[in-house]
Amino acid sequence: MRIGELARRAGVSTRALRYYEQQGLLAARRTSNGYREYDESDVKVVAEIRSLITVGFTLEDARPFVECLRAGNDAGNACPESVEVYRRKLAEIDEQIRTLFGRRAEVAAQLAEACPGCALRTGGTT
Amino acid sequence: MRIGELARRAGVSTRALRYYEQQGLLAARRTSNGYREYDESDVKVVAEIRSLITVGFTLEDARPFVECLRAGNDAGNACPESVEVYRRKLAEIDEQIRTLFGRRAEVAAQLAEACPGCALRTGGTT
DNA sequence: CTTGACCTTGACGTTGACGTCAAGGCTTAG
DNA sequence: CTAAGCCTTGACGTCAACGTCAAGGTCAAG
Repeated sequence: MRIGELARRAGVSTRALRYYEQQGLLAARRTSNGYREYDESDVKVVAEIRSLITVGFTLEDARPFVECLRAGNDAGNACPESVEVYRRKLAEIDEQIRTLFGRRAEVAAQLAEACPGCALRTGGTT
Repeated sequence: MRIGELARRAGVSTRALRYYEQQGLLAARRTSNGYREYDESDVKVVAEIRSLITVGFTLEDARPFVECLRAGNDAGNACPESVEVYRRKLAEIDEQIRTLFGRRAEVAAQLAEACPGCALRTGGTT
């Protein structure tokens, strides 16, 4: 299939697909007229990328998963490198959550100080 | 005082101060040679901005606080507009926390699926 | 033959808060 | 006189993941 069909099937823009290729995450054969040609495995690759992106992974984070798929695995997370990214991401997320809780506490404290009683209407942590 | 001294006292770069001015958050008189001249109230303004930035506010978010200070108030959060920003920010933070928890759960589930037993070593929510 | 729907590469725009030159003016100490 | 240390404006660079033209090639249908 060509880029337009892959884009429709994967639910992304053609621009995104060319960008993935530029980043080395997607490879395409070329037909005689220069058009990119994709197959079913590419649909899987793009789906993997999108599903990782939606949980907050960067394209760099997705790279090991893509390489794992390319290596012939059924799932992109079947390789130790992918599992390692999962772990790193979990740690990052935990750190972000801690940071946000800290900020929340500070802002709530400031709000309480600036406007005693306001916090009651915020629907806070109760 | 001139921009260099304000920068040192507020712990920011001179570039940042010029940027704040460009954004309309900081005003400066000019001496005859064109140099910016600041006073103690500007130190307070910059301190207010920095303290808001460090809890995740944008410069736009900081604007009402600065205007509140300029209006003669002792604290930047003494105005209803500032309090409203606090509330909006609290809601934003809560939303981000919810999103992160959702992502954490999805990543943890993927990790568990890809590598049963791995989660045990993650130092999870326990 | 021409329209229209595809495709190509190239390159600038977006967002926030500055960092980092570049090129030059003012002031003071030596 | 000159170096040092301030200051000025202007303008491009950064980071991610594309969006959005621009200019043009390709191919099947009418």
